[in-house]
Amino acid sequence: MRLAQYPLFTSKETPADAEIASHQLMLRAGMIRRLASGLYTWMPLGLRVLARVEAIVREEMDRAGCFELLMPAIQPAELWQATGRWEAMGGEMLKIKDRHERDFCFGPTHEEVITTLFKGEYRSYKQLPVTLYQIQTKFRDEIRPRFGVMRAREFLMKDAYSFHMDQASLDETYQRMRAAYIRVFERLGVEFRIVEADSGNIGGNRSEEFHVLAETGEDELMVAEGGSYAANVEVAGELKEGDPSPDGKGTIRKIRGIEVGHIFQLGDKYSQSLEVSVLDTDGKLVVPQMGCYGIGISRIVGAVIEQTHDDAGMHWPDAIAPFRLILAPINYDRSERVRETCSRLYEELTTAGIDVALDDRGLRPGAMFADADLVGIPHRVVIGERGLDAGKLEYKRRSADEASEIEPSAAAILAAMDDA
RNA sequence: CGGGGUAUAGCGCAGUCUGGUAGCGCAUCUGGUUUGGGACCAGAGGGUCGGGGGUUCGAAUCCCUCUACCCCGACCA
Repeated sequence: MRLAQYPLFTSKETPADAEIASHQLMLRAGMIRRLASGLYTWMPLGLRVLARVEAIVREEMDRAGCFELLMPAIQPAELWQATGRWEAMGGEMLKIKDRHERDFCFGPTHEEVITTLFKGEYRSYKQLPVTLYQIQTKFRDEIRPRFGVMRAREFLMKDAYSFHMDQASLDETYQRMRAAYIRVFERLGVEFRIVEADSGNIGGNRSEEFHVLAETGEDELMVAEGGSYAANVEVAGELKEGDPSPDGKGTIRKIRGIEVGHIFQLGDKYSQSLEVSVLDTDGKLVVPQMGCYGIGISRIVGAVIEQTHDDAGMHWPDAIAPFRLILAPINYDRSERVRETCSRLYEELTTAGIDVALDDRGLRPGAMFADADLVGIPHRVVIGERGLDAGKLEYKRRSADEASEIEPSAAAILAAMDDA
């Protein structure tokens, strides 16, 4: 991408209404813009990151054998009344009426819809188990939206639902989804932790949360140092820091995290209340067991920033960076040699499949570098007369203190990026 | 919803106490000088001072009211 006409709206000033680093940086870098409390526009730069996170999640869901569909965001009240959640969800649910005064809600989650869909299409044990998922905008009328996209009212979520003939099948899928989640977070390149959790008003039995670790996280986690025990504070109950782990292995330490994923075993709460059944091998009707698996895609973007930023700005892992590499020319407007070198490298690197940004805005070096650091592009190559005279380019990782000199070729840049 | 706060140019703020018709920095535009870590000089554009009502000769400023946003608490991916 050439940046001259790219809708990049960076700012030196820290916005007054943002409290935490990720929110401030997303605003300063022009990744998001607020429309109303808890409602954000994803600007082109932010959307690039969001789309990369989404793509990783989608790939891993598909790899785990799930099938993607897309359900309506708007849902009729009757469904929710059938499961008793029309009232139970309380004010969190955005309720609306159509022109016939019929009640609907903007879906905060989709257990009712998917279960109804399943009921209409699935008849036999031969069709199970099955896991269906969607990536969709959800709406929850949070009591207090805050921290930008971390607790927005409208947000992008991946929600998956599985259906099973028995508990053993549910266990198996649950473990496969758990493994898929681990791959997602490993690919994202962030530090995370899985903890035992309470299943809240979604209902069901077993449940675990995935947290991106960050000092500023809203959730407290009790984890065993030198052991495997890990639980959120609701589950950990009376446990205090310094206590021995309940399983006898290690000592409890308190850390903070941002919940970005949650997997549940639902049992038959929804299949029962919505009267779903399928035939088993003996021709008997069985109420299927269900599992549900959520990932907060838009929240991940904020959480990663929270974990990885520094004083200069964001610092994206390669996997989800809006651009992997930026070409930063010195005196772009005045040096034809610099311009030509940039054009050549830009074409070659793009052809090589690198998502490269060419900063052809003609800014002074300081302003250009500051923007590159703020936006958090992981790799940077500086092209200037000084270097070209010596037959060199300057390569620097976002995290490195010092730059290194490399040959002025796309191959040398690719090699330097690989070493990083 | 309870408690606290804010609202003045695109952004960050001063001016409000003590009423006299709006200012600073950044950003933007023009010209010039500059050019390896957010340049400098000169000039310019940009505001129904959140909305409505009131007091007053006169309101950003005083009074009433509404709204939006932020922070602290319960909720969540």
